[in-house]
Amino acid sequence: MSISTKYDPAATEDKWYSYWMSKNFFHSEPDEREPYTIVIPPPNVTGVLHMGHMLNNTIQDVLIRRARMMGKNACWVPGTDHASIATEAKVVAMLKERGISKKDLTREEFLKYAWEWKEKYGGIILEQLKKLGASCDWERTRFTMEDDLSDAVIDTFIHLYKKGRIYRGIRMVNWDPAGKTAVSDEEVIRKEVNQKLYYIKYLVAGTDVATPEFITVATTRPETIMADAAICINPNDERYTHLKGKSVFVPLINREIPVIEDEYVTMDFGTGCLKVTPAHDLNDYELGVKHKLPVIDILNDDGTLNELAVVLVGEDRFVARKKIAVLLDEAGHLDKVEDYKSQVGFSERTNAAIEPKLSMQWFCKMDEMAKPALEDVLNGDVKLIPEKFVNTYRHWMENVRDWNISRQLWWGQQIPAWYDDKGNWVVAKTREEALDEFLKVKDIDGVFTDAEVAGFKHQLSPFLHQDPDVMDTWFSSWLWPISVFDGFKNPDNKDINYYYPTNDLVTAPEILFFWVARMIMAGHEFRGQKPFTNVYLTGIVRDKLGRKMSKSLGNSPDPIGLIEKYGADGVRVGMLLCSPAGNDLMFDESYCEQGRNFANKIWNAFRLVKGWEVDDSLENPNAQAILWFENRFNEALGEIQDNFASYRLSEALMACYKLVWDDFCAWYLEMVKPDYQHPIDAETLKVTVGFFENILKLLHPFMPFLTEELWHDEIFGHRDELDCCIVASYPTVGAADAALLKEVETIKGLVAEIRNVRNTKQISPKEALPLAIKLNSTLEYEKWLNIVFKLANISQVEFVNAKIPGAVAFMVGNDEFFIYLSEEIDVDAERERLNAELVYLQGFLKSVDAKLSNERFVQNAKPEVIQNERNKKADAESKMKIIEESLAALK
RNA sequence: GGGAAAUUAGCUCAGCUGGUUCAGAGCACCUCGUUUACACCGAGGGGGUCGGGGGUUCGAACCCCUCAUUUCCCACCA
Repeated sequence: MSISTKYDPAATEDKWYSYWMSKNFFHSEPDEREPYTIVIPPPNVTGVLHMGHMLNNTIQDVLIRRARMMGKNACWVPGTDHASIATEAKVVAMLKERGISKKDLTREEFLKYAWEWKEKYGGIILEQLKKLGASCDWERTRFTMEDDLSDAVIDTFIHLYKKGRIYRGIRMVNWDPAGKTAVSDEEVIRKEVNQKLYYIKYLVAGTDVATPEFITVATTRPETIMADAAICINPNDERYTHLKGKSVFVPLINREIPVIEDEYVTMDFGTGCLKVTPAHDLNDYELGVKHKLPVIDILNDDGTLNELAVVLVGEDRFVARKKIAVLLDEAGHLDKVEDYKSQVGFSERTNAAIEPKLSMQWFCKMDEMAKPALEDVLNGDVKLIPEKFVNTYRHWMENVRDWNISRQLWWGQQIPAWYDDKGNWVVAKTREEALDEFLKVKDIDGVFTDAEVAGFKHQLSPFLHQDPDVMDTWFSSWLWPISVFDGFKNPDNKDINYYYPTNDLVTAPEILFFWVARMIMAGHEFRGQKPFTNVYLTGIVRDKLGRKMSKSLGNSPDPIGLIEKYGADGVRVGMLLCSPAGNDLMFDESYCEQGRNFANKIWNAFRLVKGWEVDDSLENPNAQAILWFENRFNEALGEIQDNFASYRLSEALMACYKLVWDDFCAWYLEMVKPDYQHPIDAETLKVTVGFFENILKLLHPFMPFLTEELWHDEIFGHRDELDCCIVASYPTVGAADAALLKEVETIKGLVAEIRNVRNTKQISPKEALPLAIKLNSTLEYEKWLNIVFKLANISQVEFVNAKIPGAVAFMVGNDEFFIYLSEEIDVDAERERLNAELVYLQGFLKSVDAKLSNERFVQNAKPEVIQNERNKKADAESKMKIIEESLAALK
């Protein structure tokens, strides 16, 4: 045979992907069929494929391909996210390499570079998805910063502003002094750091100069004492009762600050006294607000001390920390220094220690919008899979905090707020509209003449400037399920009406709040309807040591390299084999190897069938085998469908795997396989090819390339050019005869026993053995003898009424079997074996009897459970009887 | 510190309403086999006190309590 014994993915994958594209199979247009829609979680436009994407997109592709085959109008919308922070960081780094600093560029110049970068690297990731086999509707590819989507972002901002949902406010942000920008909480990496705890003595006001009284405060940040606004004690702390209402002096600068009381202070930490520094600590800020303390910010944007610090002005905060310790010591204000470990936040990008910093930000109110979004999940309109995330989701939604939507970046949608020279501001989409808004404020009654209006605008215009900040990337991604279908610009277009709400969303649990929850909110706010029905939350891909895969650890395999090594189908199978829904998966390349082996197994099964020559004169001897496999297929298909219905994808795959490898290859094909170099009958071949075709359909969602390759082989007959596996109709579940299937399990048990005899007696598989059956049950072995002959290499079968002395004996169910061998059997060993079995059965019977003689069991248990125990008892008893007879016969 | 979850074979995991010979699967491992689709293979096999302890029940991997370990989320004590 000329076909290779190995499946070669490289020779098939690109070929079929292009073919599918050329026939437009991925494209969807609204029609009369039921839609099945997934919107991709848009990857970062300049990102590259990592293992998380592989998992995520494999799952989506499996779902979409299956839906397509089930006759639904399947639409998988791809796209990318502009990812402001990540992309801007990359562009800044690229510019730095070219010797260009961002601060030397205008906004327009910078954005020009950014767009160039996006054009160059954007979309690499989408090309990589194609290698994986992702059947996205590429004609629908969207980008969160393209014009329509940006318009939607600006419009929704204005809409929410007008509704009173968006406001400006001061907030403590995570300031990155190296990047000179605020970063989001997600981009702050907390690490435990060895620090020092400085005990600083503050002089209490009004105490005698001769016997000065001090109050000692423990802090890790002595350089911020110049920003102190108060000292706080716990009102229940008896040690400090005498200080209530007093004030103290900040060391070195001798500024007087009050002693305040708040139960926030932990009495048994440090000295039980807390220095309150509203400008440089979040908790202190909140305390400051509560107690109406002044905010004194002593740091510049780059982390150096400013004039308000009075001392050490211009020094970096860490240098200042060391120096001030010396100054304090010299001034007699340093009591002691202890080693101390604590968590410090670092910027993910610059690795600089994060500085809490107060700044003016834009916020979006969440409480109103959170309500319907919470309800959707609680009442099951939106299902989270696995369900365990519902708790977490509820907890977050019930404690939702307002959303800081501004970012001090340039790459993104610029906030549509406009300021005049006096700091007044309006929200408007364009400069023109902003002028009108300002006019409205000025000319409340609308009495201005045209000339006055023109004059006002002319005067204002030079001073009018737009807010430099952009919006948080999530503020565009939360619109994604609507915006990809143009649901903002044309809210009544046929796409959005047809595809929305979408069906399934596949994403990572870590963005359940940032993205999923907000999409549900946006769905209700802008569409009056949830955006999707099912949310499948995948796990985090970890290495086999349980570590998260990351570039810095270098423990992440290159996905494209894996595809080249194992084939896309192999990798897809490998990803799914180790990925229960919602649990992290411990990825190991060996799973891909298993996937590749599976592909090869299918390939070779195909080679076998393809190699069969037909002899039309032959009768079909395989009716029973065919009947069995039909039923087995239906049984397995039922399981597979159940697994899909509950999103147990790895189990669905495993069911397919076992159906193909065990049932089809190991049993069915061996049952019907003609003898070496003998032809097969036409009927068996036809039926087998039909089975194979159904198997290809079942496997297609998991292994699209291999199945499509085989689908087009001539053994399946002529196919026209649109007759492809990708659009073949998925098999439907037929009846499975449970009794028949059970019978075959017994026959398989018999075959296994005979093989076992061969194995233990070291008999060659080529030597045909005579089999005798002493029938105690009603099973009709005659029907299956052909199969037993073939699979166990039996020379003859004889039904007997008595045990055959000196033969090897074994039982399957309650039937006894004998194989007479020329050599003598080892009577002692046989007796031992039978005795052991008898002992086991005696124990078993004892436990069953114990149950049945327990009155409370008989009273309480369900009737079928009791009946079952009775059956077990009868079964065991008859088996024991047979064994006892056998033992007797041995003597 | 608050909340959630997990713990079953060497590994990754099923075990859905407490009850069938219920202790399972795949991989790995061991033995045998290069026979005719496939050694990326076949046949056979070993392997677990269901994290520990207690309880409820006629009956517990499953329900309750408790301890241990791990993971995640939230907040982070200066």
